[in-house]
Amino acid sequence: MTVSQSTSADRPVATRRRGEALENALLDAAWTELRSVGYAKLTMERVADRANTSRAVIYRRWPSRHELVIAALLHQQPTGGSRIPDTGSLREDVLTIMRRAARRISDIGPATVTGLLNDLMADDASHAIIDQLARGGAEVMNRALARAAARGEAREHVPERVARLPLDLIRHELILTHRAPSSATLEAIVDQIFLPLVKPLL
Amino acid sequence: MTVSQSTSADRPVATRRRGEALENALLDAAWTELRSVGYAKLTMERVADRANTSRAVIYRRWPSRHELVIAALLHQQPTGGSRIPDTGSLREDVLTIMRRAARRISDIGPATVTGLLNDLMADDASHAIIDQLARGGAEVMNRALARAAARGEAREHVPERVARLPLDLIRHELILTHRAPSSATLEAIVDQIFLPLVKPLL
DNA sequence: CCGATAAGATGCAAGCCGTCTCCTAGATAT
DNA sequence: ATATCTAGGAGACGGCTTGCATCTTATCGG
Repeated sequence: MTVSQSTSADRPVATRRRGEALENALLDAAWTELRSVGYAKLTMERVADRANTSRAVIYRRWPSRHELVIAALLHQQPTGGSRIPDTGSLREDVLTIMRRAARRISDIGPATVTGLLNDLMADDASHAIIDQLARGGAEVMNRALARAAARGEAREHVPERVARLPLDLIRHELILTHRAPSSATLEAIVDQIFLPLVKPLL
Repeated sequence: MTVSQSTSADRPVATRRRGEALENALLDAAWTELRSVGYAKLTMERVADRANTSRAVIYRRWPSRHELVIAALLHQQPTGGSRIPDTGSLREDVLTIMRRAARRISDIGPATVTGLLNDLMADDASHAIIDQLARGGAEVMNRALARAAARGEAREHVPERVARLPLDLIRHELILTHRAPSSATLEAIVDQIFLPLVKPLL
């Protein structure tokens, strides 16, 4: 009985985690921390504590807070899953894309998104992530535009800058308000700005 | 000899500053600190050191870093001085306004602007500053638009959202690139987006 | 069963924050 | 001029967070 150090009451903790299990625990901890206190107040210490481990374990994997958070986001909602909408109407397609973006933002937390954007831009190594994000957006919009053009709903050649416009404006709205844009805002962007710019000339 | 504490070699420092002189010194220190290390790395400690005083003196005046920085910006380049351009052409008027904004941003430092925006939005009390900034922008644009409408260069009623567009897009560009937008970017925004949206219908 | 590996605990120096307490310069009032 | 009062300046405080370095020890692969 004296040697019963490994059995139970001594450490109610599960056995030492490793590899993927540990990584998942860390990413989950980061994610819940993100949702509960937000990006600004998220610290390596809190995440480590929440995952019942130590900061060193985190630093072994991610060198900085924003890399950890990016990893947590990707882990939480993998980037796939976004089928391109095809409702038969350009307006609805674009609105769907925008609503999806707005939804994603409010899931993550507006303040988190802006804080993260800021930190990413300050880090040269992370610029890639940003314009990958921008490119992805333009991609989706171009699909919708191509189909609309085939239906005669939009002109053939729409400048990249115009195609990006709806998502860019969502981002801008986010920056200035720290809230995901309302449905009315989305519709205003589409009806007052986007559709007039891509409508066929005659 | 023992009592010679006040004469000279003891403290080469000028006499103790007060009121406005001290405040100017602090704001100047904040400004140069801003230019040399940027907003992210600006600390109360560094500013105090640079101004040869102590943090307490700063806190007596501004409760937070972003309030200090805002004060420093206003002190450095007072908000006036911006006469509304009237070149006789809407395109040139708008471009002038945009160039001015871009200029101002690169003077202050793009990273500083975005960091500041982020902190301001996180602080409920400072929201006012932001939409005062937005309103100011819309104001100027509306002036230019009104004159253009009188010349028949633009339609009569342009939605607020469209009027704000050029400046909003500058801001967005800033967020994503942390650099003041290039001249080519400004022209693209005007020619591909803004002018088509405000051009008279027929 | 035996290492190699990595988890986990802990300690450290550094930097910054925001507040507080002293002491005293200098402006103001009497 | 002397007393008084305000606010500058110096510094210490406890607190938090960061990265890194150490040490022990659980667990995996062979």
